[in-house]
Amino acid sequence: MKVTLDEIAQALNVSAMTVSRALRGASGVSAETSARVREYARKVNYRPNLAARALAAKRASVLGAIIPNLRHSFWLEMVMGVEQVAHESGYHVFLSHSADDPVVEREEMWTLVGRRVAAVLIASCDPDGNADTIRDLVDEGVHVLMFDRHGRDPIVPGVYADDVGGAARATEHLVSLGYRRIAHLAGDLKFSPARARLSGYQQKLAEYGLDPIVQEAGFGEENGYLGMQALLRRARVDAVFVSHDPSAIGALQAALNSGLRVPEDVALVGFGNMDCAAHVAVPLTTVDQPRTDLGHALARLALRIIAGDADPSTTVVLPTGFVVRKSCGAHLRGRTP
Amino acid sequence: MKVTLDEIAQALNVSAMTVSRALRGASGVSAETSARVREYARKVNYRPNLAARALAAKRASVLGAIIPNLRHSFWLEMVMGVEQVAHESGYHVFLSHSADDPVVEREEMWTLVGRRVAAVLIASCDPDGNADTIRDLVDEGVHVLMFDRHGRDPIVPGVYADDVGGAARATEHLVSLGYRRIAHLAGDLKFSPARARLSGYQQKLAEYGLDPIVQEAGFGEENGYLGMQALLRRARVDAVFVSHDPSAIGALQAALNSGLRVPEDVALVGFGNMDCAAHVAVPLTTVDQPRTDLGHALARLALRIIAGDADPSTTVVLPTGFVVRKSCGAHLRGRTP
DNA sequence: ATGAAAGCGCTAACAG
DNA sequence: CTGTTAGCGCTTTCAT
Repeated sequence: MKVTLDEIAQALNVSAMTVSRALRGASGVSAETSARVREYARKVNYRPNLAARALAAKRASVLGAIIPNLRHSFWLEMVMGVEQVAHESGYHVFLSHSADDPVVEREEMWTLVGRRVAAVLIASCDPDGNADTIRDLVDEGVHVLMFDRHGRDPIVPGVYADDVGGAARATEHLVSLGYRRIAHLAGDLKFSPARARLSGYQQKLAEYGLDPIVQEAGFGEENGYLGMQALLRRARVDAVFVSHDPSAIGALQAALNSGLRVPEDVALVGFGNMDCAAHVAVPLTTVDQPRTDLGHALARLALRIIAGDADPSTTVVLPTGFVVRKSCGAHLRGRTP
Repeated sequence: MKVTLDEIAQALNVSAMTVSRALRGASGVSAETSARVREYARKVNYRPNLAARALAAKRASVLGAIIPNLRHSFWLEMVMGVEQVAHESGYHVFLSHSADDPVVEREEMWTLVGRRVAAVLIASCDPDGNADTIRDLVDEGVHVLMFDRHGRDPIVPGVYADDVGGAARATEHLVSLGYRRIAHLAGDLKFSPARARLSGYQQKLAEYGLDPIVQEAGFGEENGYLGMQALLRRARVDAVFVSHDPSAIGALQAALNSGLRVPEDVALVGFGNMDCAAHVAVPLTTVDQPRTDLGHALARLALRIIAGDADPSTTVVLPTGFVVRKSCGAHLRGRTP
């Protein structure tokens, strides 16, 4: 809280500049001086004032990340991936979230600008509604990257999972197990991943000449529960591909509560491979998103963009995995594609 | 990224000071001038440089929070509680975590000091091992508060859940359902909550003249699974009170895998009420921690300490709740205390 | 109610 | 290799 560069400089009879250089590991200091400085600094518990440093250097070695909420471990695992790569390059990560509120999100974006972060990484809770703000940031010269979800047209570089491919894979799996009345509980279609997953499902059904049965359900357990109820009321189905694991868990609950057996009466496949997917009443077969890898890729892309050696329209798409558990009935139907 | 106080001042023919005051809502500006300034600032998308502000003001309106990891929604819900109260007072929250590494944790503490945060809130991954560092911070004049867990002797103010009471309540519940061979799967006893829960369990058993059966298991599913296996191997038990929900889920799995029915053959009660406790194979009866309230209390205490009007040895303990589901067998034994 | 001066602690850009 | 000179953009203090 106290000791400054100047104090160290005086104590050691060198200039503040020398101390600064030594402590940052910059070149232009003799090994001996550097060692003396570092030792003394450690001894007196010196901590650079990061505010002063950011001000003088006109930039902070910081990546600002904005996620929609703190409720979903998916976001946090991505952030951990970002941190790993960031730290290797001497960057810190400021984590903000909007509590799913577009207004808060805008505020957080500007706050990060106020902190002069090197780049803003955002998974927006309203990709289209806040597109203008993102454009404003870009106009101010801020590096912005999106992840997981994007607006109708991509205005900044980004990193995403292969939602179409993952959905196609899940659907294919169900088809290959012999199911024919395969429905889809779609997520909120205002988000690109929900649209992409719907699309992957549709493509695959079309490929096999099967009829799509789509029920829009939105996000979360509650909506999954309600959506599944609605679906069961209006259609007879063999199997359901659910757009997100939390909804899938709600859907599972709804099926069981209606006296249906899972997977015997209705099979279920989710998307996301969230933590408790393996532990729910009927362990969930699901598409696995490479969370940590997505974070790595995002940080790497951000760093390259900051350094100016990446095309500012780069989009990275990472392939998904697939985890077969009980809810799809593969263990009963003896096929694991 | 560009416009500064001075530019606004020039454009409006006032001094930078006036602009500063107007924008911060400080006194000493006529309502009219203030309005003009604010409008213009909004028009040009002015964002104060927070680094400059922190430097000049010698302090940032920021609370630094350090949690052990990003894997447990418990921490994040607490942080959300902290944020709510902090925002009301114009404070931001910097969130850091140590990935359960004491060395990283020390580093993060000093980094927060370097950012001149108004206070450091920490749930340490090594409360005793890092006690010296915490003491160093205090010596440097930094306000430090602990939460959830503390070292052997409390050196700073803190906010905790009533672990003893919660454990006693859980144990009492099992006793009242008629179980007599009640075991405890303890957590890592290097953490105060694990010690407190063990103690609550022991007290309650003693009260009823029952013999304690304690198995140390540590944290996490894997350890819960292993611990339960070990316990089942060495003792015949009616019921098990598990120190943490994740371990309880592992324990549940272990019991089911050994062919035991839950709760018919062995009842289970957890601690924490984590998100998926309601959705696991056998919905988990568990002690509920008031996560958000803990966060609120923590932020409020921090703010009072910063303002200098709280005894720096204050400890806040919040009562826990209790959620009865299937794993305890209350629905079979027809008693809900 | 407003402004001028001074400096927060650090680093960039030049000197030497 | 080392030091000097200027600020970075804001707030504090003290005038007016």
